Amino acid sequence: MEKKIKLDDVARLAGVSKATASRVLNHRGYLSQKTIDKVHQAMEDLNYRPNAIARQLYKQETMLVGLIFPTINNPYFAQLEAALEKCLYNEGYRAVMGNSENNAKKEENYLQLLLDRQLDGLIVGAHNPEIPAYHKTSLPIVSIERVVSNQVPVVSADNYEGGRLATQRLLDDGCQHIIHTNYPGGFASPNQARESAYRDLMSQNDRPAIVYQVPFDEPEDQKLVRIRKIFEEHPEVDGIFADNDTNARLALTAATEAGRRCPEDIKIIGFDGADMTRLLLPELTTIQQPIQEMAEAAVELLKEKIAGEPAVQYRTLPVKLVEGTTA
Amino acid sequence: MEKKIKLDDVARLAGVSKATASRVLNHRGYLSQKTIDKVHQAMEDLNYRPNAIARQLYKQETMLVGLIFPTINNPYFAQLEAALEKCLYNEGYRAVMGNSENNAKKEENYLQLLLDRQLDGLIVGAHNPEIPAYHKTSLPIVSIERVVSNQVPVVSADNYEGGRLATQRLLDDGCQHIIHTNYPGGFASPNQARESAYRDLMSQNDRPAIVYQVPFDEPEDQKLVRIRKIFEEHPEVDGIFADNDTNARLALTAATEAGRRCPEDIKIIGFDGADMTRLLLPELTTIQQPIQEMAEAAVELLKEKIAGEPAVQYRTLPVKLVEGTTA
DNA sequence: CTGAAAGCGCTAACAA
DNA sequence: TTGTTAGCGCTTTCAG
Repeated sequence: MEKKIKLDDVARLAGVSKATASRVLNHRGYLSQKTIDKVHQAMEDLNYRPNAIARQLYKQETMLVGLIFPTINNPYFAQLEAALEKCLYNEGYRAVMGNSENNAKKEENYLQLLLDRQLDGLIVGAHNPEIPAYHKTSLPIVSIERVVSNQVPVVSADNYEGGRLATQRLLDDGCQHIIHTNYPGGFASPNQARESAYRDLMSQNDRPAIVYQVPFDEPEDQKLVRIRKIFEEHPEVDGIFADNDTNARLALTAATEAGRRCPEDIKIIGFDGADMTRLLLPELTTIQQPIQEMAEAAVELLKEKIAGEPAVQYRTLPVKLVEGTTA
Repeated sequence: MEKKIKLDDVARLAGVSKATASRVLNHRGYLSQKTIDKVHQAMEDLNYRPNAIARQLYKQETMLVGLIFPTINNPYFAQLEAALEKCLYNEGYRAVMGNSENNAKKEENYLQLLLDRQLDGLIVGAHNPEIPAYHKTSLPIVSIERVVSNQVPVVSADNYEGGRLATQRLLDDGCQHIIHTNYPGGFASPNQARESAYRDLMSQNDRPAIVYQVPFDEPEDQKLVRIRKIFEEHPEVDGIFADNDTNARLALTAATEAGRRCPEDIKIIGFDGADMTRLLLPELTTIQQPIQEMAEAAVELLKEKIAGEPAVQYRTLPVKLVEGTTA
């Protein structure tokens, strides 16, 4: 930096007091046009830039919101965070990227930033139930798809309906042996509702529910190994409802390897329906989440939280089935 | 918030001065074990959290780095920013997401955050040449794949080599009519080097170079319309070198629509080779960028810049061809 | 080893 | 309409 110019310097050059300079900076209070001009002139001459931190210290706000998600290197989270960033930006907030990588330490560290008042709020889509600080009531936190604590509003897609749509579609397609992939971790993951819908429909149709566990943070080739087993252990399978699109993709690969044609021999439906997936794999039939709407709702709720409004709420948004050729 | 506890409160409860409390907080200076314990005890009792902004005001640093890229909703940028976040995190920095959406206003706004000292540095992968502030020498900025100004170090993949690899491969495959897609904007985009390599090789092999313009920020269906034209206007085409993987994907779609089989009738090579693309579209043969290494290099250079080391440098990292079945 | 005091750069009562 | 003054919460000389 050159020498850093502060408000004092501006004031001195303009021949006014620091307070007056501050007033013209913030368009606040009564000012004569003459001083306004003088001060503006001085600011220009000195190339003055206000120091954001100093202002923040006084205001006790940074206009920064943290985004805690497992990773951004994934079609769903990438689109969701892009939408969140845009909504936040429009409200004057900037987004701090917090990729937790399912690492409790890292997640907690980002939570600290909030506690240390470097962040005005948090939108979380990852959650390690071990972390106690979440339970501190009244912190400005909003969750997406995860129940964090009963103090934290949750914005969520209608996962049950999504599971129902997918399963029903496979049934309507005439599938007799439908298998579901999901990941373990019973507590409060959004996927549980998808699985429940699947189980309910299967049971209503007197068919056995079979669920294969595919942990979220395993490397892709490991997941593929697990999914291949479906075809080894259940050669009769003729329908797969995957808990997300990348697993659906792996199912497609495994099916092809096993000599099945899709959709003739086996039908596959995924979940998420993010832009990138639709672009790269348009043939996949999937349940599409209302990503944009979820982002908007989350930001809206967060604003209320930051404003101190109590509002513990659950917001559930509708999903829809988008047609491909795999089911 | 409950009532906010400050260092004064801690000091009072521990029966020491604010200065001493600050010392134990920062493990600085000589302290007797007894006071250390007392102060720690008081901190625990009061559930003290230091105010990050106050500290920043003194230190004049926020440990925040801005990431300015067109969007994060894209396989390449998502992976790149994920890698950057991780590298920055390991160095103690947090990443502020700045999706410029090719909007000069938004890009400039993020640049302001740097000028206003809310950010310690910037890593930019988007660049609107209109913006003058970049030229202020000595700002801690590093660029990825874009020449911003001669004061800003650039980390880049070996785009020329990538273009060469791709074109050579198509030639080796026996393609007679190879077409390249790229986007307009001659100045300093990384894609220009890819195109140059293509043109050089075509000319060396006495073949005409044909380039179709596909603007970066058009919607995908528009891009598809443009790419379809290739098959209408040049039915003899038997090889396509796309400037990125999503365009390669569109070329694949257009080819199929036109009744071509890939790779029998037409061969296609993309560029980028991001994880997500590899996962969703593994059949695509493409030139893979060293995303991880680029992120590491950028963070390293940025650290030097922030430390005030002059170091105007260009760093070029090797690419490689990854095999799929489309070429 | 510890305390008093100054100051990081800005904002906002309160006077004038 | 403008200036004076007192902080925002923390760190760090400088004395003791």
